[in-house]
Amino acid sequence: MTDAFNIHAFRNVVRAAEADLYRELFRQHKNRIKVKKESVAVRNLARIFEAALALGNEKGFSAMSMRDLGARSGLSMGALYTYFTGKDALLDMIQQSSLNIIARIINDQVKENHPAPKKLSRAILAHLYLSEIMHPWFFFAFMEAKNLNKNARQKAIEIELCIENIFADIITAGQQAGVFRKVKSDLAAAMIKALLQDWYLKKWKYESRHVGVETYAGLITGMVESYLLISTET
Amino acid sequence: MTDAFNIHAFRNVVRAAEADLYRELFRQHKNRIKVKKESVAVRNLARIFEAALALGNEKGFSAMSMRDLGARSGLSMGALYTYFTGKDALLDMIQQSSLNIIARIINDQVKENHPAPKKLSRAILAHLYLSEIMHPWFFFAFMEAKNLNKNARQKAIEIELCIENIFADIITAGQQAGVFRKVKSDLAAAMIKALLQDWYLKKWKYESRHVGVETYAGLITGMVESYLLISTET
DNA sequence: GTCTATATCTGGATAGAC
DNA sequence: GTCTATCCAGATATAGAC
Repeated sequence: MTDAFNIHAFRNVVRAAEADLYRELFRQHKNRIKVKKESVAVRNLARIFEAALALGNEKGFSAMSMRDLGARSGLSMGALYTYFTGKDALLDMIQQSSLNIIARIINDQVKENHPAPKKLSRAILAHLYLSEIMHPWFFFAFMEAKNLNKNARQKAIEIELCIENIFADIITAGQQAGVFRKVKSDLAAAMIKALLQDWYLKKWKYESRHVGVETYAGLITGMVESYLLISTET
Repeated sequence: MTDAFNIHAFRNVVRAAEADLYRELFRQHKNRIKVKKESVAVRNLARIFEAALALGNEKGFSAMSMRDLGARSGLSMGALYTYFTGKDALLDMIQQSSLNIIARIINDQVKENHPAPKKLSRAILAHLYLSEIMHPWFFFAFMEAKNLNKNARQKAIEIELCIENIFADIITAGQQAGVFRKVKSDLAAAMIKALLQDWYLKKWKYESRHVGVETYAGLITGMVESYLLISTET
């Protein structure tokens, strides 16, 4: 709940959440993971996830071999298998973790009370910053979603909709307050989400045009406000 | 150049283009393809592509085995290999074909001269309809782009930008004609493209909400026009 | 806890019959 | 033109040394 609305302060929030993530992950799978020392396990889990995200995003998770993963993470194949039961399980763990960490941070960031337009632009900023800092996680979560088992895919959809609802609720509130036009709020939210998503799916494009995250935030906010705000004749 | 601005008429344009596609593909690889009879080759190429798109979109191209592909297309593994030299080559062929057919049809559809706002909404409609009809192609082209070799990936980027330029040019023209606000036209185009893309990347979402392609077209057009049009005080 | 070596299997590719 | 049978590289996963 720190007022972290520049990307640098935000970065610390994320770093802390990431550290928590691996600790929780270890405790959650404690019974199965053969390694007993938390500090060791947490360090290796971090290495494994980092390597898996990088390789998965480069050539696709299913094209990544366990040898690749071992080489990149600095662990032997034997060691890898002490942390998860198989490649499928690893995929599930990564996806679960991304969804959890993303949902948690976003929810944290929209708790404060503000007028709808400000709240909306804050939510947009929070999502953009987060996807910028956690780019590999966002990209992976989207690109590999279809390769999950049915349950996990269901959960991915739930969280996608949950995040979208955050935006829809803000829009609805603004409409009730009389500051937003009465468009369908769920569809407006879907469009905002589409714009947010482009930022992490087409990073290369914005980089090559030297468009930074703040600039992009301004663009989305501008477009969305011109669509939603009731024009007060100036 | 038929005035095909409802989706049904559009469907015929696409069907014809698809038939052409396989014929051209055969002629292009004639020297290498062992099958000599055009009618046979064209029929089988169509089956193979259809199966590969379906399987690739279900579980990812690299997770699709040649045995899967054989079963789904109704051809034996031996037969498959008379049409392409290997799995990589097949991926390249599919991607090349999608990009070609998409670029060609879109270009065809924006030749006519109209005032910028109308031209813009037509281009949006054309892109949406096309992605609706050729959904498997669009989805595949996007999701598998990162698995291509360097040359092919370069070409994919080129075509992405080429399509975006169509939108940017229309916006620039509208600005010069004094009907559009002077925002950066390349970034506005990128945002339109993001919205168009959501339609085929998140098809499940719009289906489950019973939002049809015409409704979605209206939404995008509405949002874009509220952003671009210079407000004429009514 | 981690490594190396190895068992086992999957899946791309081909040879040769029909 | 198409199929079946087979080869073999490379992948997952495990056993057992250290």
